[in-house]
Amino acid sequence: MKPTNYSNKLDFVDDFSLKIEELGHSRIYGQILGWLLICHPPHQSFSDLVENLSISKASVSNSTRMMLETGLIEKTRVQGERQIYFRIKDGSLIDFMQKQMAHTLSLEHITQKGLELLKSDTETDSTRLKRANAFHHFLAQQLTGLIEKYKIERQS
Amino acid sequence: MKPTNYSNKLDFVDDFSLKIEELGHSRIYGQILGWLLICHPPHQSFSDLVENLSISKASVSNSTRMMLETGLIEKTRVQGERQIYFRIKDGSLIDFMQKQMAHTLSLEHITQKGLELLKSDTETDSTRLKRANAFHHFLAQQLTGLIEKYKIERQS
DNA sequence: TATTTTGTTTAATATGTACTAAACAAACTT
DNA sequence: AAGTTTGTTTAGTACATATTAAACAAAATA
Repeated sequence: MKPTNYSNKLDFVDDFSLKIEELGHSRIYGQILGWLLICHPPHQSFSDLVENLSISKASVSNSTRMMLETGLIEKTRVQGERQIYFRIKDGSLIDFMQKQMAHTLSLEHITQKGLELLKSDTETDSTRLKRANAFHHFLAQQLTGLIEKYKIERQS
Repeated sequence: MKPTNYSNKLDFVDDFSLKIEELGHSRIYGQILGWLLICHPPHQSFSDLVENLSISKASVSNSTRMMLETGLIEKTRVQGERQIYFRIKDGSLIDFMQKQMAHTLSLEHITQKGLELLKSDTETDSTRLKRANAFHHFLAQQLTGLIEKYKIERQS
């Protein structure tokens, strides 16, 4: 059973970061992402992150670099200041879906090549591979639709 | 550029396992899974896996236990033999989608609770969190449809 | 009961990653 | 130029995971 409600922003950040960790990233990566979703103002400087999350400068440097590469966040500058600010990038969730689709396409491709190998192998039953291939083909196709659908839904 | 074609089953297994590793599992986990997709016969004993993949018994023991827990593979026995055989479990891909959905629902839930926290915080802009929440809500909803759709498509 | 087969657990190593503090670099201020 | 501020890189530690060989347990066979 999960706790019923968050009593402050860091509670949200903790819960969120644990989930992100479960999905394969580092805890700190999740903390920064979670914080950037709920902080005020929406843009945060390097030292804002260091102080609010009680983490080292190096961790901020590493995790933000990853997130910038992934396109999850972006840098901004504020008029007249020289500090860099980070904020959640608008549209990053669409990018995320597109990345999922890339993986799906890879797996479709790999299983397809596996099937071609089996053509010259009358002995081996290809049912399993055919199913896996059909699955990824199906997913890739449907994901394309989903992405479009979401883009539209998002506008409303 | 990926190699054009596989000249044998282990080529497929290598390629497949690298992708699986990229998706967050161990290399050996991917090797076993890939091998079980393309081997003959479709069921393989403990020592079949050890010998064909050149890995240790302990690795087979660990990785198969994980895959059994996840429901990706299952055990079988063959008439009159006492060895255990492993094979790809039919329907495991549907389980996989359902697991994805569980994650999506978690994130919808977490962001929802984050939004509730913000209700008593007039200062913070909740646009980011609202978007994230709407996204996961959308995904969860659509995934339900996808799963049903795939179940039907699979029958044909 | 003794022996073989089959699979699990343990112990040890290797490898990789997360994280930090401190050194460093770059750019702005004075 | 000298000193701040800001961010990156480096070096080191801690921690987790993957992998194996070998010890072990369980069950079938002889």
